[in-house]
Amino acid sequence: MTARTSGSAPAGPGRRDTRQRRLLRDQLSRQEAFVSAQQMYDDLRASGDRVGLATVYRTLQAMTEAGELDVLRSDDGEVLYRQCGPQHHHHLVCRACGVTVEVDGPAVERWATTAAAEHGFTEVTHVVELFGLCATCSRPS
Amino acid sequence: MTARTSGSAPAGPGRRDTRQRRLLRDQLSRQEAFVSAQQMYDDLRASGDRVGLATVYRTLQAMTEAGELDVLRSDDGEVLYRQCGPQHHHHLVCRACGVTVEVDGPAVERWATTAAAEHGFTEVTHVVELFGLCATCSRPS
DNA sequence: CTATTGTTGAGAACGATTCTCGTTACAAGG
DNA sequence: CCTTGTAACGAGAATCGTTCTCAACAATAG
Ligand SMILES: [Zn+2]
Ligand SMILES: [Zn+2]
Ligand SMILES: [Zn+2]
Ligand SMILES: [Zn+2]
Repeated sequence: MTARTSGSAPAGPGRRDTRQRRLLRDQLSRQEAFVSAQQMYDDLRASGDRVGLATVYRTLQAMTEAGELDVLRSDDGEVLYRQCGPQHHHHLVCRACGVTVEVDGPAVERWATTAAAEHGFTEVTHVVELFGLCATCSRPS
Repeated sequence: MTARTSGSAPAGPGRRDTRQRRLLRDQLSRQEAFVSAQQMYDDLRASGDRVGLATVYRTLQAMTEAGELDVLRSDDGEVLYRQCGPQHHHHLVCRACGVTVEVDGPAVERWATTAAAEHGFTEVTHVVELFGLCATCSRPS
């Protein structure tokens, strides 16, 4: 007999606790900066832990869909991930070191909503990110 | 004799008037929506004009560096181009058909500047785009 | 413990973009 | 016009991030 009989947790995909997922979660919670899948893969492997590249990609995507990670795209097209706070916010990212500050902008939210409405657009989302050099990376050599 | 003798226009790269560039410029000025290099390539070829894919990429990049085009990245990572007005503005883009409205947001500009300054960031740029469904694409079947 | 089935990972496949390099064709000169 | 120097082209190979395939593995419920 295989069928789920009743009342317990819906035993679908994405809920097993594996060594690989633990490693990725841990590394993400230690990360201040936005990082790419490739970077996570290299970092893990550098610290002696073996995790398949495909698994890194899969897990990061899954965590993103589960709302546990924020995503953004670097200038050269790489997808970057970061564990952020739960409330809606935007990012101030250092172009040099990746360090990120979460910022909120009520004014921006309002503007986005009204601007979209004025033009008859529906189901509107917004992408709002700031890029610059953090205080540390701003300093001369 | 080859050398530029004097006072005329600096005859560097990027200034020859070729059939390919005319075609691309024309198509862009007729386009209301953001489009990818691949799309431009397909469209040209569909109307019987032959332009190499590499040329499409090169020309779009060159025009962008020359400030003649705006760029943004679609959700799935493709780079999209559009001929826009010269002043600083942001975009309200239809996810379905690509139709784009240029919008400005003084409030956003101010917010970006102050938020970055508050955290000691320098050389700050911002990415602010709105995505949704335009009035036409919002209508049911 | 055993069966079930979600997970993993090596490597192939993909798709957008970039590079190579021999050929073509602007556009100044003469 | 015709000659030249060289910017621009373009077909195909090469990159590179990401996704797919599928056989081997390992969490878990019973
Ligand atoms: Zn965040
Ligand atoms: Zn920094
Ligand atoms: Zn624009
Ligand atoms: Zn539309």
